[in-house]
Amino acid sequence: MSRVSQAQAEENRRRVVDTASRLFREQGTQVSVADLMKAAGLTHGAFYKQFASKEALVDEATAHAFAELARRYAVELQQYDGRRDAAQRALIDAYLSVEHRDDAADGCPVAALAVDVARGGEDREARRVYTEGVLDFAAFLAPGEDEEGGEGGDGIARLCTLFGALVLSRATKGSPLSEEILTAAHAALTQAR
Amino acid sequence: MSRVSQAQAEENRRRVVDTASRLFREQGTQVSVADLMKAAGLTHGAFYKQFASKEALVDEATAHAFAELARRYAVELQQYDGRRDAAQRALIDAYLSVEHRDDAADGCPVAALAVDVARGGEDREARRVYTEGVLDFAAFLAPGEDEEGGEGGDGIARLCTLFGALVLSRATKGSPLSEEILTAAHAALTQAR
DNA sequence: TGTACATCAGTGAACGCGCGTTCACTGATGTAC
DNA sequence: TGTACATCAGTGAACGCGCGTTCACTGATGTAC
Repeated sequence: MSRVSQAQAEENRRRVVDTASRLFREQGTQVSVADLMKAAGLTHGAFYKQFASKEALVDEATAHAFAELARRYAVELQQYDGRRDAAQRALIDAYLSVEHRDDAADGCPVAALAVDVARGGEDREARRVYTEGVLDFAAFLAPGEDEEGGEGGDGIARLCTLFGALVLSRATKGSPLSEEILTAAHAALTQAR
Repeated sequence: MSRVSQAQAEENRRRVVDTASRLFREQGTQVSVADLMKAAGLTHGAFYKQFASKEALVDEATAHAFAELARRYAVELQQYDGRRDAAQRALIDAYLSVEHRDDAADGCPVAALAVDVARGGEDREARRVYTEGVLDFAAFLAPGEDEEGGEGGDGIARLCTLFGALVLSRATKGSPLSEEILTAAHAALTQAR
């Protein structure tokens, strides 16, 4: 192909980050640079014209996935016209669905990247972004101003249940328990309040 | 060293499995055979005299970790002389401690191996053992016969919260949020009932 | 607007390295007499 | 109980392979005139 226009190069770069953010969520960050570039329609050699290292891409792809997530619940909130509990309910329904369990690539980065982030160093940009994403998510799940009993920490506990159920149901997929986990967590999160 | 007594060989084998079960929980199953054997005090060449493949060891080490876990809450139950809620409370306290967060090697295999199991094939022995371990754990966390409101699924939801909090707090370690997660989940699990 | 040339995104071969696994070899252990 | 020999757990070098990364090369793009 040789040289390519600046616009094309920028689009290629964007496509690599987007592909990475999906593949990393689906298979983990140990996906190889070669596989990644092939999935993005390029050869592996081009990688280092755009990124300093694989680590740098992991950080950038993580940030990309979280930005997408934030955009998603902004849309959700808007869709329910600010009715916070209805937006939360819709998110919980989608989050604990079999479709979400089976589509990690397009799914929640908090769930998909937890272990890769935990195994990466504490000083990594990916962890900073991840932690911020967890805070945002917990805030979204927190009880609204109008409801009582909200201690702030409640959003965090609800996130633990939501997140834990998804990760556990993925690990037990193939057994009926996998679906039972989604159901049990859904019941606990929707009936309690 | 050359040949070694049958008793010695068996002890070596046991040591490799035990070392693997700890290292896999701490760093994931991609720990190399060479590192593993070095940690067990042997050279990598000896590995294939005892195990068919690395996969086989992963399966065996997973089973080993779960057997240890089951033994642990059997002891816990006995210690509290069958007082189920007291045993549960003690387990929750320990589970959501900073010590447990920082010592994955000796900690809960449900939390430490979730992603490795999810990424391994659905037909793997490790997943079968894992799923069974989740069921046992949920049964331990279920409300006792004497308490009301137990629908069976409740033990599963509580496990999701417990497990989710530990995994999330490990991923966010380094931020104050990490400890807040442990506290929030602890409050939710102990006050609710 | 047209020409001449420098730039640089993308290519594909190559690098050193660590992986899982194999293998010829060692020599104390276990066994047969 | 003592001797002769087969066994086999452990050693360390070597295997093919895929990894992250580098590099000489290409040729359309972008720029200077």
